[in-house]
Amino acid sequence: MSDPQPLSQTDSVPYRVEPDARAAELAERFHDLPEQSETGVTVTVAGRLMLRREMGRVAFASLHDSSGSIQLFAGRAWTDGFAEFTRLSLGDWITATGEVVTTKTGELSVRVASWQLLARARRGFGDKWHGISDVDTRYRQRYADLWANDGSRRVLLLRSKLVSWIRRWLEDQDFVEVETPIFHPTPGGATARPFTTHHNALDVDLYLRIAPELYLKRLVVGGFERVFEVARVFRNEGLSPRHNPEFTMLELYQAYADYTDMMSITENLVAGAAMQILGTTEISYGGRPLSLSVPWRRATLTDLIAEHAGLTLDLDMADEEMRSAARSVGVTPEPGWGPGKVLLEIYEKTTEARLWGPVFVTDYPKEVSPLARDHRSRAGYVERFEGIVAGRELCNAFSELNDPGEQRLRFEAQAAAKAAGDDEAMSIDEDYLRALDFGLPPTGGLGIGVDRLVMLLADADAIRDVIAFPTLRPETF
RNA sequence: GCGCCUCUAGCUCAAUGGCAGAGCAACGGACUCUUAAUCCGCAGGUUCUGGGUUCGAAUCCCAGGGGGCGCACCA
Repeated sequence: MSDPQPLSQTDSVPYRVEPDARAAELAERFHDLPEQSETGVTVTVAGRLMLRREMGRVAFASLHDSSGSIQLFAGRAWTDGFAEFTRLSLGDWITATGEVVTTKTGELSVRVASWQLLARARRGFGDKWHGISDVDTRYRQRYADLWANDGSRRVLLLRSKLVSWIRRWLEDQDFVEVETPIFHPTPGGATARPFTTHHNALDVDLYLRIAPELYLKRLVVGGFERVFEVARVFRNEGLSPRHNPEFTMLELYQAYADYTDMMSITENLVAGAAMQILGTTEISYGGRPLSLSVPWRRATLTDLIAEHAGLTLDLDMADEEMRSAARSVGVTPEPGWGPGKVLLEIYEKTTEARLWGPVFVTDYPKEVSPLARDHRSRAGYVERFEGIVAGRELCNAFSELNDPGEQRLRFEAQAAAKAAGDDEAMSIDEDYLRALDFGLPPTGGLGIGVDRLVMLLADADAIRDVIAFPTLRPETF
């Protein structure tokens, strides 16, 4: 491939331009003009040249800006620098000024009187019909994917609108957005393997947060009765279509509330977001219909296991009976597992993926929920739920454990598991225990996977589609 | 980490053991109303890499690399 001829205008690229019209606005304003109209309206547009059709002494081009696309209509008779206009490359950024007209076929166009090159596209790009479909190229060269593939851009736009709406919605309910540390001296708030880093001046190892939870609850102790954070969190685990090592959690905490309040917030937030962004709560995911309308079903974990696996289980049954039930469904209990862990494994193996939902799975074993408060009426369980949608966990919430003595016991159990080799178990966070000593009121807490919510609303089957720059193995050049 | 699949021109893809091709993009040209414009012409390759089998390998085998999917882990 030989290089395109240099354009003389590359030497005079402006530092700023002032377009006064956008493609979508023009389409809106002039949508019903008859063929060969002249509006007398002169506009300046700017964007990227995406298609070009040359006809000798006239030429058509599609100019894309962030709002959409508008046709440029250039001709030797009326366009300054017409010869150079026809030598523009697809992908070049230009600005053009001219009258808004329609062509013989009725296509709304800017009849270019003058134009300027803003930036050249020096690299080849995707097939104009197929775009770029190689998944590796799409994620590695997102800058190319985003303008070659309309759908990629739409998903990221949807994400932006979603997060923006969530902020407004929570602020309207007196939730305060806060920012808490990403460097944690003690990783906590979730069971996951953290990334480690090192601070040179302090000469201490720090961990990238796996959850903001413990800091947000410290703020509740400090008097912030309703807080939330849109928190990037980091977990040192494998990559998959549904897992990226860094992802975004919405966590919120509300004083004086319990987990039933969190269910209400969750279903209203998700249904509201769907209404706001898609205009309906009746969506389709992966070709299957899904109703997000309120209220969502609520069912206990043990009832759902009975429903889907035909096993009637409870934590008061004999240990060996529970383990034998696990083996009957293909779960091999490990020696360190207590009955709560075995029960959870049975649920995950037999039930979770079958829950199309949405459904609130309630009442988890205390053993696997070190930060949740004891259930007010079921021994061995805590007041916790996960919201399952399309077979996946969308959120996790509980009535927060606010008793410092009980919290210490839970931490100690976690530390013992860690000492026994569970490198995802929590450590004892003495400062958090000290904070609880000052008094955490009854509090409901909720964490929603923002990426997964975007996937749901965008009907995306891979988390990489909803993250602008997903984690990939570094490229070697 | 394990298993399966995959990698060919800038992009999208053919060629299944017998001369590596097409469309688009690029480059040169024609065309005064196109819509993935059309037409003519020209050029474009470490077939991911390295070995092996074979008269002959994009194709079969081995090893390595990138990616995808599944499992495991998790949200």
